[in-house]
Amino acid sequence: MFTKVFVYSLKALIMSATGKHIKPTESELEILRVLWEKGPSTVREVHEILEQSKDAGYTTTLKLMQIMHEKGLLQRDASSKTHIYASAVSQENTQRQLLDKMIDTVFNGSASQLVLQALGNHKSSKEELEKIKQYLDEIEKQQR
Amino acid sequence: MFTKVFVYSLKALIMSATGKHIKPTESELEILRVLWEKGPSTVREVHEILEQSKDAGYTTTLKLMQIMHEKGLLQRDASSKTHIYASAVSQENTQRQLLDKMIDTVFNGSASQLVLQALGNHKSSKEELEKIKQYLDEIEKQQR
DNA sequence: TTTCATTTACGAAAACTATCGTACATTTGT
DNA sequence: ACAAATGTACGATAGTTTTCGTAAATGAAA
Repeated sequence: MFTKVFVYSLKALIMSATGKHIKPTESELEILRVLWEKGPSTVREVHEILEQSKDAGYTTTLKLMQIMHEKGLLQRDASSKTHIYASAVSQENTQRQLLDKMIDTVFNGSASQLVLQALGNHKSSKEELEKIKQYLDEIEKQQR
Repeated sequence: MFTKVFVYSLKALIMSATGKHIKPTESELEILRVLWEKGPSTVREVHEILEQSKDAGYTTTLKLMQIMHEKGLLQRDASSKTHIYASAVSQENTQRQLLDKMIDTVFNGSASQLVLQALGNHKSSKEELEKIKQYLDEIEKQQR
């Protein structure tokens, strides 16, 4: 009995070995989001979700996902005719990298400046705010 | 006596009238950052700062700034030979837009998820943390 | 087995970004 | 007044991203 095998492309392996960082484009991010939420999926499954919010053909999504596999953003199981793709990068890792870059290039390196903006313009629930405050307390403790 | 007149390009006016949103590229953001900090400047002034951290010729910076003016990202005073450019978009506005998009596309719409990430990965000073806590208190008060 | 539907693969066009060389215009110094 | 310096304008090119048409492969159905 065989288990499904997700493979990385050669290019992907080389890149991860050299510790390169992830820089998905806008469209790539849309695909990653679908895969992060739904888990491993076919091109068609991903496409059907993207279709709801954007206007592009099936082959466009396919091509994008193929390229992403080349780049190492996606793994795929090609053992059956219909390939199954999965994200090869963690959501958290990607989030952190993009966030770091944004703090750097948009907020002059000040994370708290970003935080204030983020909190000011988005209604956060009471629970979320509490969570953040607790977190702040922890950080302060550690600093002592 | 004349005062300096900064002009928007026609394209810029049309775009701002239709309420389009700002989406500067990486390079454009670098230029905006310089102008936000230094205020209205010549191409040369901007270029000399960019030169320190990146490797591109003068005409490259010039072209970029011309394009940005076309797009409405920059205003310019062309009354003297040496044009003087200024940002046509506020830093705060731009920050908020880019941040909103990031929350949307990268953090599934959860601002506080982003906040936790931001605080976790960047050492913030005690004062900054205090500021954030005060801010949180204010928000909570308003919610009651 | 032949046909039909689905899927992948390939290539190429269109749009956008970044870069720079060169030409032209305008000051400025001599 | 005129040459040198400085600046802008104008392509042109290379790279990347997004898009899609068409062909080839594969599996299912009749």
